[in-house]
Amino acid sequence: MTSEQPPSADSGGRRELNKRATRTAISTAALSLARTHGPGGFTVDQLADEAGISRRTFFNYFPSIEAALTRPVEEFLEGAFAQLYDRPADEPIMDAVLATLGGDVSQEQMALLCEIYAMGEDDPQLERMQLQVWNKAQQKLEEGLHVRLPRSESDLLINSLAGALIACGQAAMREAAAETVGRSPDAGSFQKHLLVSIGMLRTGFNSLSKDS
Amino acid sequence: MTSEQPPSADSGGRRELNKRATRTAISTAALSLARTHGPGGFTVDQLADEAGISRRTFFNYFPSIEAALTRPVEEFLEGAFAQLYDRPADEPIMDAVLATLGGDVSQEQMALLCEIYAMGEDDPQLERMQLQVWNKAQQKLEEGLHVRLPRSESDLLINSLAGALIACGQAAMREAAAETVGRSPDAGSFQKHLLVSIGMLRTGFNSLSKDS
DNA sequence: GCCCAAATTTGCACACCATGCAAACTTGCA
DNA sequence: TGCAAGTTTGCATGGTGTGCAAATTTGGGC
Repeated sequence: MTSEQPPSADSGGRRELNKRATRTAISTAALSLARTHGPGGFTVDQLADEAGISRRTFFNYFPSIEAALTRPVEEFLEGAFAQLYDRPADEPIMDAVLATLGGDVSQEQMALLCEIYAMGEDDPQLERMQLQVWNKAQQKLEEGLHVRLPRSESDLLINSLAGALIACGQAAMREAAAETVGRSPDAGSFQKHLLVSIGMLRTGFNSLSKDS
Repeated sequence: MTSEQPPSADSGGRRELNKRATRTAISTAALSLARTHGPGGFTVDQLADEAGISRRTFFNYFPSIEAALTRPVEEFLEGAFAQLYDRPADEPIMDAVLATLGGDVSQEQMALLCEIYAMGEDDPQLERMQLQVWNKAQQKLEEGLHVRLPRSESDLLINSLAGALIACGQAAMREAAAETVGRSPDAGSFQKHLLVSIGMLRTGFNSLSKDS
């Protein structure tokens, strides 16, 4: 007869799908509560209740409320840098980063990332968690750079570059978030800012000097 | 009539001195415990006991163990960027940052910062806290840059530059920490790395391209 | 030296977090 | 259909962080 649904590989299995659904249900519920009660304005019990699971189950999926809230950020960054390995090996790094970070970001997703970023201003725990997510992304980027750059480059310069790139990404996102307060996040806003800031990274910040 | 000093006299009052002493006693005790039991290997009760105070008093000084542990980092960064305002107004920014960040760092202090940084690898909470401390420093730097750069510069570029500078500082520290595993932290190691990475920031990372 | 107002420390209570454990329950599959 | 493996859940436990008020210390005026 017709073959059963896809094999129980990573993403095909029924159980995997269920878990994935539960995960998103939880982080969605968390976001919803954060919108109404503020980032730090609700407890795990409330969240578990909202998501329709038990308190204990929540902790099977996330170690903290903040982790549930920053999950979209984590997924965005992980997805972006995973693409880095798919790009042509001879493409200049800056271009590759621009293409992956600024690539397929939907307007909706961008708005979500900005919203979560903004929440971090109100809640130190959330801010810290978000910083860690970006930091993890930076480490992934460092690995990627190691592959793409001549072996002769020192760790110092590679790590500096990775950090600077991430900093540009953050700055671009902050700028986009700032513009977003007045509604409707411009789709290309993030990409545009990213292009400008990374461009400055290419040619050097010396032109920013007062005596430019 | 004796001129009443404002209750919150900065440094002269006896009470202020006592509080300062208690603060350092606590963070010293925290460091000591972290060395013997690992960063996440002890409780507030143990720490309070070690520092000779009550659990409740600990929370009067720090909101968490991690905050006590990262206090030296915080002080270093705050001290460094406070100096930024004392530097000649016409000095190029990069030079000013180099002078403040790499200025009066004792070998001893440098070793401490590296040690705390390394502990962050073992404890996510500590890592997050440390990231936040650096992030706070970055915000201070942004303010400083606003003053020192022509008014015409966009927030985007200023923030990108601040983030990139901080990233270079972190990379330099990581490099120094990596060298330190074999004891004896070279005094000028941090400064040396800082000089290299910030130099790259000046002239642009384009020269790192594979086709350099 | 004595005393007091202000500052600081402390104990206690309370709500919440995070995790191990084992019992209940689903679920996929032969 | 039945069962082994996976998942959810309740319970217990130890730890965190904070408000509150009582107790204690401290600096300084007299």
